[in-house]
Order: sequence, then structure tokens, then C-alpha cells
Amino acid sequence: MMRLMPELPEVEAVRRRLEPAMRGARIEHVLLRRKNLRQPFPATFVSRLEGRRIRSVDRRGTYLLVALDSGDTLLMHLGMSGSFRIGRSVNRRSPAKAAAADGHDHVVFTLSGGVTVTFNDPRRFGVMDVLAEGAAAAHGALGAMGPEPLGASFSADTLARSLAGKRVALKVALLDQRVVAGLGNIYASEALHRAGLSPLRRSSTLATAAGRPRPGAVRLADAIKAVLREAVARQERPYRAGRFRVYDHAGEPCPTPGCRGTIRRIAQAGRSSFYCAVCQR
DNA sequence: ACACGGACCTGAAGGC
DNA sequence: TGCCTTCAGGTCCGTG
Repeated sequence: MMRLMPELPEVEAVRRRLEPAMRGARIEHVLLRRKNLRQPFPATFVSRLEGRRIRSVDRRGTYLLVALDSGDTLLMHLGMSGSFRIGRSVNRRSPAKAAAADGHDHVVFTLSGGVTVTFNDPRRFGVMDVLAEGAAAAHGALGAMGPEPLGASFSADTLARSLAGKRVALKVALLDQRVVAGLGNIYASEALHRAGLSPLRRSSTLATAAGRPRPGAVRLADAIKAVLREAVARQERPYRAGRFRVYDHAGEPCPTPGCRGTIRRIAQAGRSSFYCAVCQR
């Protein structure tokens, strides 16, 4: 079950795996094995991809952006259970069909050189779309997306500013991609624990005061960066995973040194949050 | 404008 | 054993 959980670090790991296989290659063939994922594939999906050369493979939040020489961008989201498999086609007559083996293989890209990139997604929460040049800003999710937490545009100051006036619980605000891009349910809980902040706290209590971010906002911005940086580094050697400090650890002792609390699980906005009521205030 | 809950979908896990 | 229920997750959409 806990296979991927695609939040920013996991999507970045996928990007790093796809990039060397895709960048500079030409998309020779696109096989769609169904007509929709979470939303329908656009009618022109295949025709706008086939024959195009791939300029770059980037990530924004939890979206993958494949830039093409036509100016279009292939937009992909893994949803909850999406994954890619890179292969090499053995059957040159019908390379795409040979690569699609599993019933949840929904898209097969065959690239120049016979490389195949297969998208598998049992739950079909994933999304694929093609955006025309300059259309990213108009795309709902992308256009409104908040700063990249590991980029220069994210800081305690920007975080405090975007929490200002928000009545929602801090944990719920962290899941809002307009506040910060790429955080999901797991790393939101992890960051809050590291910052010593309760997931239940009202977001506006971390807002800017007297022109400067409150100490909690500084700790939270630092914690978000630290949690994500460590997770990105861990993706490269998954078997040495330190796992998570609080996520899915309900009932266990709080890992904060010197804290005698116990990790609790509560529901917020329909999702589970894990935290220590003793050291997170 | 903001906030909340339901829908989407399947597989794993737990209960009886 | 096997059936049934519940839960998990990210994002979008309708409603308040």
C-alpha cells in the first residue's frame, strides 16, 4: 500500500528517472489504452505529441512538465497511484503493444531509439494534458500554485503572508497548493511536528506581525524545507529510509528528544493528521 | 472570497 | 475461508 505516495520528493525522484530517458528524444508513438484518467485525454493528445522532440522534463509542485519543440507542454500528474516504467521495446513491429503488459498501463510513449515510457495508474487519479505555449498560467492548478518550497521564492515571509487572514487549521492550509507547492498529507504532518506547531492551530496566528513573520512561521518554513530536502535525498537510496517521525505512528512515543508525549491521530478535512499534543502547540 | 465535504477509483487490510 | 466494510490519497467541483 505505501508504495509511492507522490508528494514533492517522490515526484522529483520520478522526474530524475525520466529525464535521462526522455530529454532530447523524439516521441515516435503514443498509445492510449483508455480515453480518460481522472479527466478525459484531450482529443488532440496523440497528434500533438507524436513527432515532437522533448526539450526538458521539469517539475512544478507535484506536476511533471515535459516541454516539446512545438512549444506545447505535456502535463502529467501521478494522482495517488501513478508510476512510470522505462523499458526498451523488443518487438520493433509493435513496440507500444509489447510494452503494455499490465491492465493498469494506460499510456505508452515510444521514443526514438526504442525506449518506452509506460504510465501505470490503478486508481486513475492521475492526469495528462497538453498545454499550448503560455497556457500554463491560465491552467487552474498551475496558474494558482504557490512557491516551490525548495526554491528561492519560498520563505518564512511568503509563508506568513499567505497564511494571513486564513481561518483554516494550519495542517489544512499546508495541503492547499496555493500556499506552498508539493506538500501532501505525509510531509505536512512531518513538517508541523518538526516545527513544534499544532496542526489544529488557526493559520492566521502565524501571519506577519509588525512587518516580520512570527517565530512559528520561521520554524515552519525551515521545517518544510528540511523535511523535503531529506526526503529528496532519501529517494536515491530508498532502502535506507528513515521512514517518518509521526506519520502513521499513532500510539507511539513522540520522537522529540525529552518529550514524553504520545503521537495521536486525528481527522482534519477528511484526512488523517498525526501529531504530539505535548510538544506541538 | 473563502471554506468545507463529497466524488473520483482501486487495492489493502480489518472484522465477523 | 470468504465476504463485506472501511480506509487511504490529491485534486476538482458543487454548495454554503
